[in-house]
Amino acid sequence: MFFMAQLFHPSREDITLAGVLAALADPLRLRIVRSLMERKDCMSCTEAAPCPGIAKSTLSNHFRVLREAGLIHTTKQGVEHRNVVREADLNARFPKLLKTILGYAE
Amino acid sequence: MFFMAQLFHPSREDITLAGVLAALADPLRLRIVRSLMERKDCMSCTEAAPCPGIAKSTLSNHFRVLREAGLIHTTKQGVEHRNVVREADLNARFPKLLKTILGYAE
DNA sequence: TTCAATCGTTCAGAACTAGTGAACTATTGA
DNA sequence: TCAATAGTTCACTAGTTCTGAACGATTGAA
Repeated sequence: MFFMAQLFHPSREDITLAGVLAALADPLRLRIVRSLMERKDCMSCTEAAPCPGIAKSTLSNHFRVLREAGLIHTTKQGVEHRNVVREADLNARFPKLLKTILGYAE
Repeated sequence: MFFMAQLFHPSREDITLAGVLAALADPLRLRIVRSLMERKDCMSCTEAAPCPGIAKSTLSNHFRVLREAGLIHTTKQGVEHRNVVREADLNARFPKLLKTILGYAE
């Protein structure tokens, strides 16, 4: 099989404010981003999952939304996907936005 | 007819981050809020409408979303509804959020 | 090599949400 | 009283989200 599903990541310029806000407007996704920020290193999707009750497919979908909005960068490493928040890109595009939003108490 | 549709406004404590972000995640609503902020005084719904092509019902819906998320306060004045951004409440609940988000170039 | 386990994606259907025209309510002014 | 204006509500359609089931890719062990 020579087809490989590429993980789409928007370029820095293509990150939109509406996209970022919409991605962070979901409490689950906000918690995922928070988890990823708290740990400096990458986290797999299951590690970053906010609570265990969520369906795999739902989780996968949330990570896709975050990825396509430009909030996280995902790379395949073996069997799992490692995720990092695109801090530099986000700060360049929308200075202080991430810090401001994540600054509020959960 | 003695029934009067009350305009629902959440109290300051009931304004949620997810709600605010979701409300501002729509480009149209962001522009409405921007318009309202630029003018110090109240604006009617049609005055604050970002572009003329939008259906009345759609506009009405966007204003309802903004209102129920706690972003704007609406009062009936005669035949029209006057809207103001709830700056004090928003700044108390989520300091700098509004300023940060509205600070980015359109 | 083969087999099972793990991690995540894709698919399809159900439940929910958003945009719109038409009909409606309320206020004002002639 | 009648028409005009400003918004809301309703019903319909179109699109999105959540979920279980099936699938694909990688790894480790027999």
